[in-house]
Amino acid sequence: MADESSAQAFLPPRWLLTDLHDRLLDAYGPQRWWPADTRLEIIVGAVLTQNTAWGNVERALNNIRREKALSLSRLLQLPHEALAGLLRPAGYFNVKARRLINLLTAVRRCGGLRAMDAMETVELRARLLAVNGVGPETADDILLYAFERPVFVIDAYTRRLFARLGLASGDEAYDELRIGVETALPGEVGWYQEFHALVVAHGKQRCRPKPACPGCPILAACGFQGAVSG
DNA sequence: ACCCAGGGTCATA
DNA sequence: TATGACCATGGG
Repeated sequence: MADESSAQAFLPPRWLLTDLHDRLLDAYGPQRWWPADTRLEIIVGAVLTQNTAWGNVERALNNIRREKALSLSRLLQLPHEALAGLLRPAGYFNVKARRLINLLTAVRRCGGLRAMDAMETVELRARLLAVNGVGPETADDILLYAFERPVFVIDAYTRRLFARLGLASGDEAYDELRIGVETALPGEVGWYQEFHALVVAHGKQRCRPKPACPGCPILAACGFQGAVSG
């Protein structure tokens, strides 16, 4: 391989991932993500949940609904101060107001959600990533759940779980982890959706940074006893 | 009084 | 390329 930086070292075996998925499903039950009624709500929620507990995101979403502002045109009409005020409980409200307007402006420039449906996944991903305030996880949440594209989402919980299972070191580049899973199970949109949701359910409940998951049933079921640090 | 949350950008070396 | 600072509310 001529280019060292493009090496794809992370390639987990398919059976290991499906087994992990099934154990999580047994432990937490079906999640049926994304928890939203409309695609726009998914897009808004994806920005608001950046480094933020979901409960706080729901408060902000409720504020928007109360103002009947949960539409592309209404959100884009709001002055910064007004929007930031509605986003307040989600934290980082000034930053998120700006990022949300950036993203929704890009959606409008694309011709709306219907027009974006017709775009190739690679192109759509590039358009999302080009928005200031939309990083890989936010883009992939939107791609997987709003546009139902076969893109696997990597978040802090996924990274942590993979590391504790010994599948990864934890410091891999985002795309290395994403592509590794996508290569092991190509095109499994529904499976990606459920697996990511299950990983988050597990993470919220017990896959915290400290302590390193002592007695975790998922780790134990996979042959680990919680002795893995990280 | 801590630590943490379904990240991302920017300045600096 | 790789750190560190910054953004901010709310729950455990």
